[in-house]
Amino acid sequence: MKADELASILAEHSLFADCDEDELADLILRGHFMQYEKGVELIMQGDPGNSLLILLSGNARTSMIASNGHEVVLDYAEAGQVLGEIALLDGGERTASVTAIEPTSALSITREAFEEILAKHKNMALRLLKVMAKRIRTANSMIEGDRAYTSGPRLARYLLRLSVVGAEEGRLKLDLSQSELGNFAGMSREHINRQLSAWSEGQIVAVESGKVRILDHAMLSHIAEADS
Amino acid sequence: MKADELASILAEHSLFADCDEDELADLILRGHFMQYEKGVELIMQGDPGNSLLILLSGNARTSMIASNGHEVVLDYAEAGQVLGEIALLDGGERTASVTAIEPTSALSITREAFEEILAKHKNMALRLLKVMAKRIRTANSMIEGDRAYTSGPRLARYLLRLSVVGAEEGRLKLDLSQSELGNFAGMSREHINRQLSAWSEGQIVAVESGKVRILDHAMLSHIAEADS
DNA sequence: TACGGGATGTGACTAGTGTCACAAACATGT
DNA sequence: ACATGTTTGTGACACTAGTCACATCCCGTA
Repeated sequence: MKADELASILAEHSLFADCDEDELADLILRGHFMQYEKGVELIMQGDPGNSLLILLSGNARTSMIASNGHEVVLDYAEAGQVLGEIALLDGGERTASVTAIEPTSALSITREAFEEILAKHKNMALRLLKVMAKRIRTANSMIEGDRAYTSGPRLARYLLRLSVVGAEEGRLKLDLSQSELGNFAGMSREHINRQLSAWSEGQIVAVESGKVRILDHAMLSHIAEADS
Repeated sequence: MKADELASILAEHSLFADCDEDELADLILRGHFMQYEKGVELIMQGDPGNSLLILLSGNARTSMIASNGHEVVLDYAEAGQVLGEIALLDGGERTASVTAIEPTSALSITREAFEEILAKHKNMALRLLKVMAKRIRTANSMIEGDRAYTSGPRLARYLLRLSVVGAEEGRLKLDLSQSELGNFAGMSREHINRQLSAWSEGQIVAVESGKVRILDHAMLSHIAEADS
């Protein structure tokens, strides 16, 4: 892929939107272009973390497998997102895996390149700080939600998180199977199914050929804040 | 308090251990020294976040109140920790409160001072990035633990998190009441009590005059990884 | 030393969710 | 179109942990 194509893809996304050309050029020059098929792991839990990825296209799932085998999905990443910075920064192991859920491409940046870029472009660090701040916010709100609410409000929150803001017809960003939704929202597949059926009755969501669509966004937001 | 006293307190703690004198001096010069009594909020959920705190002495609890009133304790902070960076960085509201659980002092840094310091000392940003990386790691492991494990292993994890590494006699960093432990580990006071009693039987922990002591660190670690 | 408020211990009951088991629907490739 | 695997729908049941209700205990203070 050509450098200027890469540059324009990067520039479309939040983190890099206000990069100057120099910064983009440096990222692209030093990065490796990677392609992954659906189902392949871009990052493997347990590996040493010596590089960082910037998603260029496709979608990926970040998940951890606990020691008892339980899978916990932490997030879904789309193009423009940075992945794997944590292990790179603190030198520890990768604590989560990232798996492509469709054909995906990314720019891979080694630790050396990353450090050089950080040193050279001082705005880069500030941008990364902001990204990480947002990430901590999301994580905290997951903890809060998991702890404070029962399954209904919780599922509502996760559906809202998957919903596109100006969505035509309330379609979700990703078409997850009910088991995948379960791993994301932290509830069993069966329970997801029952909850979705109930909401479907009440015209809050529609479930058509496996795909969830939000009909009543306001109601769902209300449920997400509910007392129980 | 004198500047050099402050400097030596800061230098004792991880984040600032490898700061050069210039950086420390700048922090102290631009920071405001604050003191709080036990029970006072250093940071209030919902406020705009226009400053950051560096804990100098004492201990504080970071917690959120969900919209249904449920309190979730995210962490306990000790001297040397940075608090409130998230809202400062992303410009959003404070999503959690920080409350002194004993007489506490801190250095308060405004957004302007913070930005100047970041711009002037480029190592500062990298240090902060590392701190935040660690924070995301902790948050993710909380999510994993809350989701994947039942109450037993979960309490074990939180006790281990409160345990001092080279602890004499397995004493915890903080002497939390059972209700506070409950809010931290995400379980009811009564359930904490029962679990602690059971472990006390099995010589895994000792509960003496309200204070928990870890007797069998290895066993507790084992429980923390248990299948259920 | 008596009092009062908070922290702890414990039983009985209940609610919310997971698990298991299976049937039906759908998708995919040959 | 058929066969096979995956996803979805649903009932019955088990179990974890929360709630409620008290009895105790501990500790600082009047």
